[in-house]
This record gives sequence, C-alpha cells and structure tokens, in this order.
Amino acid sequence: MNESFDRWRPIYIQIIDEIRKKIARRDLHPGEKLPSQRDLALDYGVNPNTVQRVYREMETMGIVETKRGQGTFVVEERSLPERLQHELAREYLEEFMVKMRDLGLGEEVVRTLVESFIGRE
Amino acid sequence: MNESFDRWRPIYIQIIDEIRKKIARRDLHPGEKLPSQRDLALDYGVNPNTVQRVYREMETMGIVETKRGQGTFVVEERSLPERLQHELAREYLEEFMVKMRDLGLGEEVVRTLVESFIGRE
Amino acid sequence: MNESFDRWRPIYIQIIDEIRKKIARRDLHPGEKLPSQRDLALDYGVNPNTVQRVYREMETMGIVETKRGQGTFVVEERSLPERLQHELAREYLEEFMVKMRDLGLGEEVVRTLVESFIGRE
Amino acid sequence: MNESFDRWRPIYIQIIDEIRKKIARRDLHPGEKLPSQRDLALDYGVNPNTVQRVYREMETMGIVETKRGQGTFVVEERSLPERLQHELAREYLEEFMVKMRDLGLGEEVVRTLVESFIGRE
DNA sequence: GTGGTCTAGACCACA
DNA sequence: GTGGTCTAGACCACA
Repeated sequence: MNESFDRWRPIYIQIIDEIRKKIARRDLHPGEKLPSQRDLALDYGVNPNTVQRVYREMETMGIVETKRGQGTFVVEERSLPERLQHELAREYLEEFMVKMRDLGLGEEVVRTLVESFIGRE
Repeated sequence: MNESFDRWRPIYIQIIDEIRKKIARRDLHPGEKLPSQRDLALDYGVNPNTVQRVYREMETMGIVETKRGQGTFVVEERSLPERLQHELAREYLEEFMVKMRDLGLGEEVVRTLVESFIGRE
Repeated sequence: MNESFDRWRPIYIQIIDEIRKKIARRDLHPGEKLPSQRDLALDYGVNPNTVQRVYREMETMGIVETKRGQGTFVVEERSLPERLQHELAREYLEEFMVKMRDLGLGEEVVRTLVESFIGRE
Repeated sequence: MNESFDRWRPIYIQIIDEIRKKIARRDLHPGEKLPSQRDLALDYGVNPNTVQRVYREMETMGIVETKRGQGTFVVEERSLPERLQHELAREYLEEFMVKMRDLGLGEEVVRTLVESFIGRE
C-alpha cells in the first residue's frame, strides 16, 4: 500500500482519491470499517494528523462517518460506489479533455481518436 | 517556468515532456535554439547533468540536435510539431483509458461519456 | 479580545461562535478582512493551526472565503448578518428550552415566564 | 457524574448549581443525606476543600444543613424543590434574554420566536 | 483502543 | 506577508 506521492498535490488529497478509487472499484464497501487513523498513517508513512484530515474531509464529502471510540466507516449508502465511480470518471475525463485542448486539439479530433482507439481492440 | 515535479516519474522525463509539449503547441519551432544547459538547469532548479541527459535523450528521439560550440536546436523538420502532437495525444489517451478501465468502466461507457461531454458544450 | 475559554467546548468552536456573533451584531461586515491567522492566534492566545481550523470550518459553513496570499474575508453576502443572527437566536432558544425542560418545566410555564419577564420592563 | 467544568465560572459555583438542579428536578429530596465531603470530592475530581466550600455556601443559602458527626443534609423544607426550580428558571431566562439582546434582538422578536418554537411542536 | 483537540514549529506557494 | 501542508507529540473523551 505504500506508494510515493506527488509533490504538487497535497498528500491528503491523494490519499482521499486512493480511498475513493477503492470504493468505486468495490474493493471497499459501504458500511466497512476503515483502518484506524494510526494504522493508516503507518500504512502510508504519514503523520496521524494527516490521516485525520483525510477522514474529516471525507466526512464532509459524505463518504465516511466516524463513530467515536469505534473508528471510521464507509457510509451505509448502497449507491455510493456507483456515485464515486461516476465522479472519478468525470474527473478523469475532464483532465483528459483539458490536456487535449492544451495540445491544441479540438473535440472532433478527440472524438475520432477515442473511436479509433476503441475500434482497434 | 518553475513547476514542482512528481516524485515517481524521473525528473528528466518530465522535463522532456514539457519540451515536447512546447513544440506540439507551436511555442517552440523547428530550428529554434533551446536554452543552454546551464540556463535550463536554473529554470527548472535541477542539476545541469539532468539537463544534459534531457538533451541527449531527445537527440536519440530525433527531436533536437546539438551543434558543438553553438548549442542545442530543435531539429529542422516541418512535420515535427504535428508528430509530437499526435504522440502526446496518444499517450494521454492511453493514460485516460487505463484509468477508466481501472475504475471498471468498459469502452462503451467511455464512448458515451466522451460523447456527452462533447455534446454538452 | 482575550477571554478565557470553556473546557468542554472545543476552543475552535468557541472562536467560530465569537466571529459569528460579531457578524450578527454588525461589528464585522460582509467583505471585510479578518485578521491574519497569525494575528488572531496572538489575540486569542492560541496556536495558529487552531485559527486555521476556525477559518477552514467557517469556509465550509459559507461564512468566510480565503484568498490565497491575501487573507481571509467575510463572504460578500448582504443577507449574511441577518442569517447568522437568526441562526444564533435559534441556537440560544434551543439551549434555553432544553434547560427549562430539564428542570421539568413545560412549555406553558415557559411561555408565562417569558411573558412576565417582557411585561415587567 | 464526572463532567468537565468551565474555566471562567468558579468550580464550586458550578457544583452548587448541579446540586440545586438535582433538588429542583426531584432527584434529591428535602431531608436526604448528601455524600460525604470526601466522596463528593472524588465524584467531581476536585479538592475536598472545594466541596467544603460548596456545603458552607449552600448552608448560607438555606439549602442544606450540616449535623455534626452525621453529615450534610438537604433542609427539611417541602417547598424547597419548587423554590429552586423557580430560581433556576429565572436565571436561565435572564441569561437567555441577555444573549438575545446582545444579538440585537428586541423583546417582541424574542416573544415571537418563543411562540413559534412552542407552537411548532 | 479509537478518535478529537491543541500546541509547536518547519517549510512551501502565491502575490 | 499570508495561507497551506505536514510532522511530532501531548493529552483528553468515549466505549
């Protein structure tokens, strides 16, 4: 689980995205307990305060809930994995489109490229 | 020009990509002189050896050529910008498709998403 | 400005309430700049991190906005003071009613007491 | 029974209020024996001297009486619970009205808020 | 054991 | 100068 992190994106954001991805991929389920703050901090080699920030932000995002003295859990919401899958897909798509535009490529070109990529396989 | 770099991708690769992008975007033209190794090292806040490696690799890739005593130049090749534009687009597209697949999304879904994204604007 | 704080309510919550009160009382206006994190920390005799948490939470609450490198400002929203005045009044009322209920006093008694209090003056 | 206390109100006052509340709520009755000074000190995690002061002040207030060698007792006065209930209610009401006034809210507004709160339930 | 709060302080990015 | 991130670590509350 121990990866290196980018420099330019805050570590806590990157950890949040890791967890969002796990839920979207159904590797982590609604209602499931997340590691304690201390454990996750050890896993990722970061300070427990950083993990606390991760969990707190995710609470605000409605992804996890914290039960005092018991731990932090993925919220009990059946549609959460699908929701996150959509959100992340959207984000990746947006990033991709921005990069293509930065390269000076218009939407028609992008569409064609995507079509040819899919058709090829 | 001073950006932060990832940790996991070698810095010299990242600098190469920056330069490839500049050419693809027509911010840098075939035949144009690149900054001296020393200057570019200062720009990016890296070791001059790193820049030397950047220029050497790009020479191998047929993107630049070094003229002893004069400096490093983008090769005189009219089609270079378009070529790099295509290569980079291809790379971005692969990255994107990998991420979507990792999310468990098939090609049909991706096609639909791209269509709706383009249609929307 | 330096007061002592309760023990049982987190300091950051108490500072937030102080600021909310100032806005509700029109001592602080929409668009006005708040002290820097460091300054407010000195004013209240707390750690700058605590003030940062205050400002971050208030950002989530839609009360302030932070402009990087410039500082933290009360949001530009004409109706904010009135909104906060209502929210705080609601909170005080709720607290009061809970205390009265805890004392075993029903709503009719409370109504009578309030009436007599107001009538008296 | 172990609660945290404010900082700005003397602890002995807070303990007195706790006991007054218990009598007002009929959790403690006229004639009933209070815990020994030592026991109450342990309950609240305070110094026995503090409890002694609590009992002494409450004696002055006519709420308890100390019988040498036997301990401290709530006074034998049928109307005491009702009396304390009224006194405390009065105190809470004043506090509440002060807070509302501080918020810039007049008595008419307070009346309306109270009415709507009661009506709602 | 688990999260919550808070301090102290380093270092960085934006302007 | 101002906020943003992160670490290290103390101490507390809830269960």
